[in-house]
Amino acid sequence: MYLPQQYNPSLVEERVRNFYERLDLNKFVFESMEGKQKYGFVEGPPTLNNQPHVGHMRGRIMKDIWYRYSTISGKRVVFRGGWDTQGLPVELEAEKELGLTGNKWENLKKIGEEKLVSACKELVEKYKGYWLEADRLLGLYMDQERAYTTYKDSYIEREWKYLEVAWREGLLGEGFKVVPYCPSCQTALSHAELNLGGYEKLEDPSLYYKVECEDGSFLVVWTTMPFTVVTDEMIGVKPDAEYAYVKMDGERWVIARSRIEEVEKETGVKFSGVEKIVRGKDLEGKRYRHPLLELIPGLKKISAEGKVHFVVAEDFVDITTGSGLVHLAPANGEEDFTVATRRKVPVFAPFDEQVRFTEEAGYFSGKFARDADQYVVELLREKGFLVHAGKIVHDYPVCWRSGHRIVWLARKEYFYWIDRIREKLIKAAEDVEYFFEAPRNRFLEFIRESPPWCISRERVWGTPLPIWVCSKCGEKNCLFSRKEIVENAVELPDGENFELHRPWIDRVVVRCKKCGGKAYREPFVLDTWHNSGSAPFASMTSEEYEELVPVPYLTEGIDQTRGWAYTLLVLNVLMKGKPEAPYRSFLFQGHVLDTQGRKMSKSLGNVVWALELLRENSADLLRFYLIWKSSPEDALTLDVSEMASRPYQVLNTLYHLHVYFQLNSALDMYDVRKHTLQWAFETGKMMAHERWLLNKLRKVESRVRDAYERMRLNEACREIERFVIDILSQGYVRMVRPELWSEEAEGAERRLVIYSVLGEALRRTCYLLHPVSPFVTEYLYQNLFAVEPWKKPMMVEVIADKIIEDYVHDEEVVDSCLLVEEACNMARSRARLKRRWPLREIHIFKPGTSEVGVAEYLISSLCNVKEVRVYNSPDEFPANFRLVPNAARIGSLFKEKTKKILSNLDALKGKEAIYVYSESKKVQLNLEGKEIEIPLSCFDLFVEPKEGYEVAENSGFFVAIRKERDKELVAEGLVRDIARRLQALRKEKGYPPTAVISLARVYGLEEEDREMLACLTEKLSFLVRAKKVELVNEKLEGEWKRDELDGKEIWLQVVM
RNA sequence: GGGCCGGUAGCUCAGCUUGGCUAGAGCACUCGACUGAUAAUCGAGAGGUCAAGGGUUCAAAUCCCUUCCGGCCCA
Repeated sequence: MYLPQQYNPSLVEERVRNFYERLDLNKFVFESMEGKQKYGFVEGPPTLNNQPHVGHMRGRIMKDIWYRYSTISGKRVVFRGGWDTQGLPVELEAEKELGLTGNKWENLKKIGEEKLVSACKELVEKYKGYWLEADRLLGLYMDQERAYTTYKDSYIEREWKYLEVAWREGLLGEGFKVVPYCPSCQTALSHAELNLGGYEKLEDPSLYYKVECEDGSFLVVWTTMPFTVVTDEMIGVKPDAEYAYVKMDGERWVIARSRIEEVEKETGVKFSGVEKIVRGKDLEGKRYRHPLLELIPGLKKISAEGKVHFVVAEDFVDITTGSGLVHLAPANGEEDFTVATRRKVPVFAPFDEQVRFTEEAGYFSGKFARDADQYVVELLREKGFLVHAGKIVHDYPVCWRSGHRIVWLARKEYFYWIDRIREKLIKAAEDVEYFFEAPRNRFLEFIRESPPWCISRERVWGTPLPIWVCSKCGEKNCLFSRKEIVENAVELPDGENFELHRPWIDRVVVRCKKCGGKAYREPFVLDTWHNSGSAPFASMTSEEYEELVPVPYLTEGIDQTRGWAYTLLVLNVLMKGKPEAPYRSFLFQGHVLDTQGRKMSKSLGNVVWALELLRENSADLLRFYLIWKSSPEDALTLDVSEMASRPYQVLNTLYHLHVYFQLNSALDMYDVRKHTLQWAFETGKMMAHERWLLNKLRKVESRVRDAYERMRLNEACREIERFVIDILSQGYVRMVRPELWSEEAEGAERRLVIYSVLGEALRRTCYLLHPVSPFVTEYLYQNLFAVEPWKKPMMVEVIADKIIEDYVHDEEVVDSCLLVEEACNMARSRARLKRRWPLREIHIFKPGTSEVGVAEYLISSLCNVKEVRVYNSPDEFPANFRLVPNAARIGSLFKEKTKKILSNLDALKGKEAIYVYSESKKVQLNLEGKEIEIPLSCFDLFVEPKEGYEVAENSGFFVAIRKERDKELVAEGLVRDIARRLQALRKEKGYPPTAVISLARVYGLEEEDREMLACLTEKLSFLVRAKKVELVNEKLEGEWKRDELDGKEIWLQVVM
């Protein structure tokens, strides 16, 4: 089929989409590669809580490029979809849709958890539709029939296998974690939720109190949360800061030196002099007595064991607020908790579910934590330890639902003790290819930290933790499959096939394996990262997992460094028990930013949605643009208008090269099966510029393949761009155009040689570009090169393309010709000689080489000259050379000697100059008895043409043209000037390029010109494809077009 | 608050590892050339305090320090 003369991306893409969909591309490809080795892939599942935006598209393109490139390279890829469907983002979105605000658990009691769960499922289905449509438009054809969905029971059961292995290995257990907690909603918040609520200016107590130290001094401590005194375990100081022992009513108080004045001002106390100054680290280890110890039996117990109540020097301590000493309550502060964990200090967390103190807290037992503030202050006052109780207004986080202030609380949670397998994690991560240095380092750094992973969450919509705790003996009954649960169940209200989600699973009661008592499920769900990170094992069968994992390549956004990439690695090492990541390479992609370089966010309203973008733009173009513009690891600032410039030009030019090829080759009965490269070689009619093109093709292929393999995807695009524009469009086609213009039978074989070479280059270019822009390349391929068009996608038509032979010599020769051509054009433009005008002579000289390798036939045609003369020495070259000293550059180098040097240094002329220049010699100068060397950079080379010539230089080639034009040359130039104008007119009239018109007329030429042209009308008819050309001296009937030729008016007429 | 990446022509980006070429390319602009595949191409011109300041050096876009701005991650 003939290609439309216009490149219409939407038609092209719709045609190819239909083809792919009818074929069922993914399935077709997979089945037709039967027998080839299989390679796995795991889709980094998009969270279905929103529609996809352009950043997602960039990532999906990078997946598809890998898929298509691998397939073309003969790999059979298991390329399945996957959807992340659980977790907080979905749950929150569903709550919003249900219109729930305020206390979450009360809401759920009212409407029932079932309702929330079904809202989550509906939500997920809705957004999945958007994603599938975006993929369709984009051209990403994953196997969606076998896609995994993370909330399905079958997936959850396999996810539990990770827990089973961890439990068996002793890597799963209970521990404390300090979480932000809303006392009103009675739920823990994630850090993301914390940001949702934001910070408000709130008033809190500003409590200064003192504790007695073992050396008899008193440490002055500051806190804004008095209730945390109940859980106080340590006092922190900054190691390098100075602390002062100050006198106070006969006592010695310790306070940060820099805070003395502030504290006096704030508390109203007056110190009477500094006794001594010590460093914070000098205080490390000093024991102190907790002022309320007698009232708190739990704390008293661990204090008596010597495990708590001493000073610790820690960098995070802030000496710009309070007294510069802070008390640490590991149960109520993240940093405090970290310190306690690191120092192996037990955590005293006497709280119940409602955040009320338990019996361990003695006096405070039964009080809600924050309500204890006032009691603490009063007790400290009574016992004489209160220094000052004031107020402070500061930024404090509040709950995004209730607006209530957040407290930090140590909660019992479930952990993977991955710090115990850290060495394996590091080893596994080090063996992965990341393509770029920065992401690799960032990832490894994070893994080196790898703290225990808290996998439990207090939510509804997630994979439930399958642990039932006995109400009698406290035994943990771990049941890692439905079968086990059912077998051990004593209450199964929803039957054996209950859904593996809350609330159904919560209703299952099992018999304790140890004591036979009733065991109830721990009401946790798993961290959603556990859910998606389980994908390799959970989305495949065990056989597939063994065969395909580790998969060769995965890619996700850079934000997944601590997300999916991390949990995939951890879980796989856990599962395998050996240092092996589930991927051999991982590409971290940079994000897409808006036109101003800001990140896209809903609040800024600058999110570019994928569907809008894809409905309004060409997918090929979008794909090419997003890949071409910047390196995969870098952020990309999106500017849709940029797509229409260079990227469009590349695709458009590629398309039109095919149009040109198809139109012309058809005239000579070109046959893709017959006129192969091999055939062309055998004709013996191949010339230097064909071999030049083949060598360029050979190089671009190897560079592009290398770039794809190293994920230098933008570089691959740039290589293709250069090849299409510079080499094919501007290079080869321009060189062969004159030859292809003729339709004479005798040149047919030579023309077919050209078509075979050009066709080979175009076909192979389509392959190279296919991974990036699949539609247009498929379209061109099917229309021009497929043996059976529209039967098989080009991906599987892997023609074992032979590596093209090396033609370095021809490449150099033709490259040289192009340099000469450029120089010639410079000279022409200086001499005001149009390129259309033929010239008598061109002289070429390249200093420094004994043989100038150029193809004279090509020079003659490229430069439009009759005679080509090449010289090995400057003797006969019609120009003079001079090396003239450049005062400025000599000055910067020789400073005060400059004047003397200049007066002694003459311009070098002629042969001598060119000799020095071409050999890159330094110029020797004897200055006051001293030999000094003046580098070549201090000279400018001037070339002066001899009379009647113009000269120019380009990359070492000197080119001179003879300016004089005799009558014959003038006439030929005139013919081409006129031909050009007639051609323009033909095009204007819409005549097809290959049609032969019946008549062309020119009126308005001067008598002299007409005579001159009389014998050249045949040539003119050839150039404009007209049966007859008439140069008339009166304006006859018909439609005429006025034009201009070198300032003179002429009139043209063409008749079909 | 900590860590990492970036800031070079009106726009998009190379160059920085290993200091020294007259700081480059594409797009856009002006002039000229070329063009029956093309919104292609070529030449000339214009356009730069290389984010700012300081330091090292004979010499800094490049190395070091500080600051500012943007992005990402962690807290």
